[in-house]
Amino acid sequence: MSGPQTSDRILDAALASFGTRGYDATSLDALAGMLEIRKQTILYWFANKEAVLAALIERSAAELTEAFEQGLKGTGQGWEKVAAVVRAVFRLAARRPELLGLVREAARLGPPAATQMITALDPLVQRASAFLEAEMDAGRMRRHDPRLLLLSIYSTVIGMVTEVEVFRALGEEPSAKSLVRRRADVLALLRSALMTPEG
Amino acid sequence: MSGPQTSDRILDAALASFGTRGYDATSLDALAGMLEIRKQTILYWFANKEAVLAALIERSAAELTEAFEQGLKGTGQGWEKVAAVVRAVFRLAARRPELLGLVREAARLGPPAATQMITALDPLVQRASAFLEAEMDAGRMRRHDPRLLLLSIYSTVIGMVTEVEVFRALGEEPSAKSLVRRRADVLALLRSALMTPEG
DNA sequence: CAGATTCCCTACCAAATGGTAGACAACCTG
DNA sequence: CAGGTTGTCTACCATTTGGTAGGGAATCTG
Repeated sequence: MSGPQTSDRILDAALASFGTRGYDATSLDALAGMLEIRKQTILYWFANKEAVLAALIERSAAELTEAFEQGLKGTGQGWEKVAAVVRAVFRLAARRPELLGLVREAARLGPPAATQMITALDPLVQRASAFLEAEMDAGRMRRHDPRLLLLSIYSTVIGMVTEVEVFRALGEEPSAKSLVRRRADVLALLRSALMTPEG
Repeated sequence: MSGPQTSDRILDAALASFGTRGYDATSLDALAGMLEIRKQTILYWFANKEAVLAALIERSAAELTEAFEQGLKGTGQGWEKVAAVVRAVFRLAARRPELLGLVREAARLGPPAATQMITALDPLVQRASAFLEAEMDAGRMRRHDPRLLLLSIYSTVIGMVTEVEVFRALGEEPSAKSLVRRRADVLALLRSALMTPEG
């Protein structure tokens, strides 16, 4: 009964606000205000503000991992697989932009938040890294340092999905349509960057 | 005599701190502490904290513009020009990492800071956009939406240069050497992404 | 149904923060 | 050298913020 647990609702609100306004810019009072509860209720469920962030990162990393796995399930091979993952990320950007915003925010905040997020996502990174390396070994992809390549892809995609303000300034109102165009462009770019001409 | 003007020293400190720790996480007291002055001195030179940021963005945009022009001066053509600009950005990342950190921070903060930064850098964006379009028209580059392409390049490069934490977590201590490797990789990636096979 | 537990609340609090008011010394300038 | 200007400071202040202490209603449990 009684809808979702308070602690979950707190994390929902925290995700929305940390992922867009940022951690520092979100006070516990503001968070409580969004839920029409008192901040002391938040502090009943979480030891302190940092603990809210930590719990949020854990939950979000799990959700991200799941979304990725989703993108990998169908499993084509080679480029198709990369494209599937990128599409999964863009799908996520459309449905839950705050989630990717939080990844960025965590990276920005530095330890311990960044470390926690990256550690939680590490299995994903390992798999992706191994996959890229295998593709390169098989000659289906141009050779690069897989970790650097991964970082490039990460930078590009998360930027395209996250840099709302830059986008707006370039005269592109954020919308579903514009996101689709960005996705198409990123895919085209990555395709020509990664694939060998014959691939 | 007497070294640089106080207001300049304030902006120097603000750049160092806003560009790394972030705007919210930098108090006027902390800023003053770095310079061994009182915060009231800062408020003598700048109306308020926001005004410090505004002045800093203005100064930094000018410096960025200059660095870019530098990278464009020698003027090869086509890919060489893109590479020259990317190299200029990486040179900047080595010498003045906070400057690129500030760009990112401004974009993150949203209006008015983001608007101001983007407006100040607009001439650069226009030039770059026009250049890319011309290259495409001349068939020396794969065709993309120039603005989206620019945003991709921006995302990739600023990420590679800025995502210190992600980098550290990938086991790469930030260092001059690692920056050079990242530069090489970004260049290789962009080259294969942008150039037509015969170009 | 007595007693413990769960959950949210009111009432505070100390520290930090952005900002105001105004003193005061050093330096120009007539 | 008198009087203003410049640049920094001390003294405050209101607000916000993360956090503590503890009360009380509802619910669970023996």
